[in-house]
Amino acid sequence: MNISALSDPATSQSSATQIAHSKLRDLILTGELAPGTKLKIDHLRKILGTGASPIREALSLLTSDQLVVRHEQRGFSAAATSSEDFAEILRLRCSLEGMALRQSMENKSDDWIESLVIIHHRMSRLQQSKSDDFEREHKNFHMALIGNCDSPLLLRFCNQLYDLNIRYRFIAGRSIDYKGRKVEDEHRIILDAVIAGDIDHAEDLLRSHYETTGAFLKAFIK
Amino acid sequence: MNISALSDPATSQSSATQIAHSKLRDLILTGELAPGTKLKIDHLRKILGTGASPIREALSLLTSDQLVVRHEQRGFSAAATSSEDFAEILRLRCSLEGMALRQSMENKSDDWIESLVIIHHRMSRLQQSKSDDFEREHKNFHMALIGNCDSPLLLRFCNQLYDLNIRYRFIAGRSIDYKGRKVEDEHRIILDAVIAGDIDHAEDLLRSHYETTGAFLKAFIK
DNA sequence: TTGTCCAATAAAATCGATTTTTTATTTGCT
DNA sequence: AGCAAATAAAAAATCGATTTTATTGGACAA
Repeated sequence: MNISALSDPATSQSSATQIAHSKLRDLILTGELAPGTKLKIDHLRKILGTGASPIREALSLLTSDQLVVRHEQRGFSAAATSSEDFAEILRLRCSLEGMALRQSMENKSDDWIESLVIIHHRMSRLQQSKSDDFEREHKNFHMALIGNCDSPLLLRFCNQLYDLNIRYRFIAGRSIDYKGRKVEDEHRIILDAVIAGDIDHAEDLLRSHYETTGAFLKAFIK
Repeated sequence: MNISALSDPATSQSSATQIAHSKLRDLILTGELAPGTKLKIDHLRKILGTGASPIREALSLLTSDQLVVRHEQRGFSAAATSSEDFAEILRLRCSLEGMALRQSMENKSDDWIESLVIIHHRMSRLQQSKSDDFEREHKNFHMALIGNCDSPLLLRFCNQLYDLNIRYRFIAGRSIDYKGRKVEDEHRIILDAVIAGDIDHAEDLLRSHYETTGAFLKAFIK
């Protein structure tokens, strides 16, 4: 499985550290490195075919993203999961992305709307396929919605939360079918509200999109 | 200057990486390593008296905290500062800490209130002295206000924002005198509102505390 | 049995040296 | 002079080996 496309784009990741970072992130997000797993440097070295230094650096980077936990003098482990954690991520996402969406819409511009339309189109084309491509476009869409807000830190937080959340999706199983969920419709009406410039409505829709998806996913967690 | 006390408490930081992390954080927060400065590994090695690996690891940790920027294949530098960045931090702090305070108060408990009273007392005792001790207690107080919320991720964000903000305070100069600012009074009335359980009022007070301080500091930035 | 001490093993952490990449400087050409 | 390529110097990145620390598995005594 390879969702490295979910990383920031334009990554001509040259350095060993970058590659290790991207691959480890991938392995953790998809659950191939299960929550709570001890991450032994030596083992990772074999898997990733690189030295200890880049791996330790990559793990350090992932630590601050909450995907890896650092245990002083006793190595690293993949961050644990729990239903409380899941619920918290959901709550925070609603709040922060809601906030970001408002700001994004307050800065509304034709260019932004047009890019949204394109990105939405690219996502729709792939229609809920469980492919990496869809995952990438789906993230693109959600990040683009809030991306017009003038707050890099807020965007960073949202990005981080997105990744933390997607891990639960993967762990619950990509197999799970969002049957009857009409996710595409939800995306569509959010986009429409954004285009219409109805801030309150758009925020409402976005939040309930997350809440519905979250409630749905919750059943599969733990 | 040593504000390592601002780090999480109970840090019997044994490993070289931890020490480097703490010291570098310190140097950057206080501005001894000025914003934008290139951070050459070799130079830091001499300063910190340790090898390259712990330093690179520490820098990687600081990267995700937004205090250090990583330039692929060309090293690290201390994060730049700007008035926009300062304004953003301020805005986000108001939103996120406001939110966290509400949640904190909704979970109100006698134990929490008592610990607040004690922490406030410890801070007051040091009364705006520009000492490291005061800085530590001041951070303790603000983190304790929101610390009763049941959201580790939110607390982490707030903690990070606190540090990003305090750097501006240090850079503006510890010398600056908050004359007429009556900061102690503001802390007092916030505490009172929290004790009284008046959520809306407390949030208002906290936010305007930050806004006032921010507006005041702004004059010294850039 | 149960617990404590000690050795043996495994793993983490770190160092010093090497390799790779970038940046600065010089050289040669039009 | 002005530019481009080549070289030299500096710095980053990485590796392999060493040191330190934690963990495991007895051996022994209460």
